[in-house]
Amino acid sequence: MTAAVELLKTRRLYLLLRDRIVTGAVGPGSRLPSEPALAQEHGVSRVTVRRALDLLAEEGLVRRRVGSGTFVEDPPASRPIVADFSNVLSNLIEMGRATAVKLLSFAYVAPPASIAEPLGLEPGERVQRSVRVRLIDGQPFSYLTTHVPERIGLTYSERDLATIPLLELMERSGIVAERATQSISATLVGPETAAALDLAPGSPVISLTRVVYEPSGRGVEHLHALYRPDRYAFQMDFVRTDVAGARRWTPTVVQASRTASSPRPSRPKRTASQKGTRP
Amino acid sequence: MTAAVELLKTRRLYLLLRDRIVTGAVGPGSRLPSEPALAQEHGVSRVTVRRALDLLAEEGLVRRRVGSGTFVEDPPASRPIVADFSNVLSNLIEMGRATAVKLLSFAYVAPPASIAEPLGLEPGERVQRSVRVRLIDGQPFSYLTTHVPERIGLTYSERDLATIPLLELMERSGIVAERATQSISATLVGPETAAALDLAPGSPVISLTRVVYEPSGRGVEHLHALYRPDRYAFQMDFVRTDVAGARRWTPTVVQASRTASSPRPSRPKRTASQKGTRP
DNA sequence: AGAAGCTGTCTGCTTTTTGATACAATTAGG
DNA sequence: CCTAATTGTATCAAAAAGCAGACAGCTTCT
Repeated sequence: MTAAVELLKTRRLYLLLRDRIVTGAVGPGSRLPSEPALAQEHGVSRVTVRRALDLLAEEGLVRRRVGSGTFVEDPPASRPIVADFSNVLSNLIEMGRATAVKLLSFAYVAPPASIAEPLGLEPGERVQRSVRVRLIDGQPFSYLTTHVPERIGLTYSERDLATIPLLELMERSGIVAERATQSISATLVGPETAAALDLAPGSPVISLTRVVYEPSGRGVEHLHALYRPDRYAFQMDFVRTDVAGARRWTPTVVQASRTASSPRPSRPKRTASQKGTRP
Repeated sequence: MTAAVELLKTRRLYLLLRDRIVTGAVGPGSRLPSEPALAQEHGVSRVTVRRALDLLAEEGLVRRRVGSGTFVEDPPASRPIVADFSNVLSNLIEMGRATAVKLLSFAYVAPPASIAEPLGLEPGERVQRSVRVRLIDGQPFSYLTTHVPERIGLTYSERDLATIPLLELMERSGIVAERATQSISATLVGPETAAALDLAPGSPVISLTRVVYEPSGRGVEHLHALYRPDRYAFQMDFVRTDVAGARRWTPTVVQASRTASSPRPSRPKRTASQKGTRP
């Protein structure tokens, strides 16, 4: 009755090996078992093993040497963009990198309850729904779906949205963003979103949901964002302090750094002159 | 040369529909196109469409009514556990929920460079590598791989690790955790990790990497954690304040709450009758 | 009541993926 | 130098996934 959709064996083995590599179970430089050995060990044919290894090699996780074996590569040290906890992209600006926004969709619609409820909307109140993709150095890294109450959305134009950060638009219109709550999770991209992010469908992405409130307690923005994990990561630093007699972690402002995999202790920063851009 | 591993059509369609549902493109209560319509629209057979819808129905995202159609369900309101930005589980404890830990692996090994470097280890220095799964109410939600310098790991026993939080163990031994840096991302689980988390291989998970330092600047813990997104989420609250003349977001301590998407006091769940303290 | 449209189920066929096997080219070690 | 082990490549067979079509039962609307 239930289909269950077994995962392709190639993909399955790929994920398994990839897992062992990224978690450090097999260290860089070490040799993987031979293809026939892997085939027997996992009950698949050598052809399938090869396909899985092909994928790993494409990603630069392993290197194959004819006659010798397949070896784990040193981490390619790809450096995702790092955002601090407040998700401010001022880091990027400081680094002088070019960000651009592409507006994919813009309309006023009746919101589903899952949007209307956290925004505290009256029944029947409409929202502005917009979908944007943000690029850095010409490459997409985030897919943003925002819902804004109609009364607020009307204070700026579609053209504004394609060029100016949403929160900045709202603050220009006199709307005061006072409080926000956000949660970070993970999900898979569908084919449409994948295409917009230049990803393969089914790739994992970071998922962020944020609601911004004005002082009255009413919601002014509902954001659902997806981030490419290879180009973006959330980084946060903490210090252990005594608060009311108890040891607690308190967050500190993270410094801009090009590396995420091996985050180094902070460095003296250059002063920010430009205003921050938000997703 | 490139295998590329095309995604199964069923899975592809499943992801696409799921995407439209969770992003609110199609609201709860609305009817999806009929199976023949979906089949034609996406160039697949009706059998494939059915399989994709089966998956959605299993997840509770849609409800199928014979003779009528397939309808988007109201959000299943699965409420993941919420951790505040500092990733402290005190929330859970306060909520009186039973957490347990299963120790899967424990050994002293030579660390790969990706671990040794952020920890600031001398060449040749060994580390204690442990793999644990954390359960809540008997169900696994996190998979933790920790690397600790040998000199620190020796201050507690394998048995200790299976029962007491690592940071607490270290502080008991006089090690001072002063600073930490962590980054959050997303990835896919391999078959082994998937089994430990009771997930299907290839499912998306939240990935967290954290390094904790002592006052001397040396690293005392390297943590690589994977979280089930349906049972765990990172939530953080912010307030907009004036700092040095500029408006900035500053984090506040998140309140313990059972809801992630919509902050609303939820009904009490079942009482924690069985508590599984494991060795 | 009747018609139209929908989901549920089954069957045979086609396409894609995986498997088994053989062999060539390269490397490392005795 | 020779041997054993490794990856690279090709071919054909087997298994799995997908497809097209038909039909039954239920729901909704005319």
